[in-house]
Amino acid sequence: MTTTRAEQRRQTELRILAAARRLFGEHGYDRTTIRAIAAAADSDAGLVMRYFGSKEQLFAQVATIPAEGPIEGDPDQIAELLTAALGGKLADEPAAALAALRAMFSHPEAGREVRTAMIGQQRQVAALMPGDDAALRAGVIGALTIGTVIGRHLLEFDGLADATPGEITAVLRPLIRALVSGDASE
Amino acid sequence: MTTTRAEQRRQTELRILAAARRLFGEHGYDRTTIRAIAAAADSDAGLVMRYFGSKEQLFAQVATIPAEGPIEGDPDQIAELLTAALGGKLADEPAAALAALRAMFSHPEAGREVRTAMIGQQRQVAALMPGDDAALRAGVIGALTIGTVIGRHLLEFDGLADATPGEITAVLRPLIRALVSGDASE
DNA sequence: GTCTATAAAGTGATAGAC
DNA sequence: GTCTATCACTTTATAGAC
Repeated sequence: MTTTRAEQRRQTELRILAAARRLFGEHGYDRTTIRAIAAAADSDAGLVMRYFGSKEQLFAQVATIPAEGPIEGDPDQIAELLTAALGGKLADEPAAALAALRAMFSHPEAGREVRTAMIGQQRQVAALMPGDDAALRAGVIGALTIGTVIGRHLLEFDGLADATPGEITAVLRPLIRALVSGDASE
Repeated sequence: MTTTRAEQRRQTELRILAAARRLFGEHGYDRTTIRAIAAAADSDAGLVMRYFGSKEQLFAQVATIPAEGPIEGDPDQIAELLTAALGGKLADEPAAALAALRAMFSHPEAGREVRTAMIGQQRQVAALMPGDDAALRAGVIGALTIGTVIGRHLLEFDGLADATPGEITAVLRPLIRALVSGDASE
């Protein structure tokens, strides 16, 4: 087989990225060492530095949060969009988001990124929701979202870790609908 | 004024504990150094070690999660108990719980403690709830709980950080009631 | 291109002077 | 009792041998 130098290097880079995603997601930013990533990728700490510049830059490449599509429509459509988006986050092993989530509380920049992304969506949603307390209800939707993801992937609550995404969204859908429309809260 | 040596020492210990609570809560376990705690308490790193043995033991004293009372009664009473307990956690600055929460994702032992405490309560509640998917709904209640606390104290979602505990529980109460009773989910 | 050796800085923990 | 000085270790990052 003919593997050029460039191909070799690309494959090593991919192995390093995969190892970094997994280890950052499992142990957080501070407890994941360049050495451990290199070892897990069957590579070398010096190479990791050479390819990615610094631990910080490697983390940034690995822990970016995928952007969400814009939210629009009437309350029912908004509720369905939010429920579907949450269902997607419950699918198995979104390693990149996990790394950002776990690092959120110890790595200031990761925390800011999660916060910015979530607050932006909440404001977007709140603007389309009826009622005086729309901002509060949008915040509760955000809390429900992040709590469910954490409960399933990180803390592994028995009810959440065992169920399928469909079963979970079936329970969440009516809650989100009630929060969006404002029923039973004023 | 007459301050005995024992009193002096006790006051220094209390200052160290307060500083540790604050710094662990703000920056997490790994990023909080013994030196920083000592400086914040106007004390000395050597003394911190002498009084508390190790960084680990100091953290354990500071980040224990207060035990919850037992849950019992009919579904309506359970929902009210859970809502009230959550309201208490939204009161301002529960520094000890914050330290445990922030460390949860990087400090394995802290994570286990939070997980054990929350799963225990969820199982207790699920056993008293009607329906086949009681465990799932109990997990969602747990997710809502931890998500709300994180959203208010750590991520500071605008809707949650601004509101009073009473306003927040007013929104959460009907959600929790629906989850406990199982209405609109089967 | 890849990896070894090492530098530079910061950590928790300890010993001992005052 | 309190604090200074230091140890032993680990970290990221760099320089240079192969």
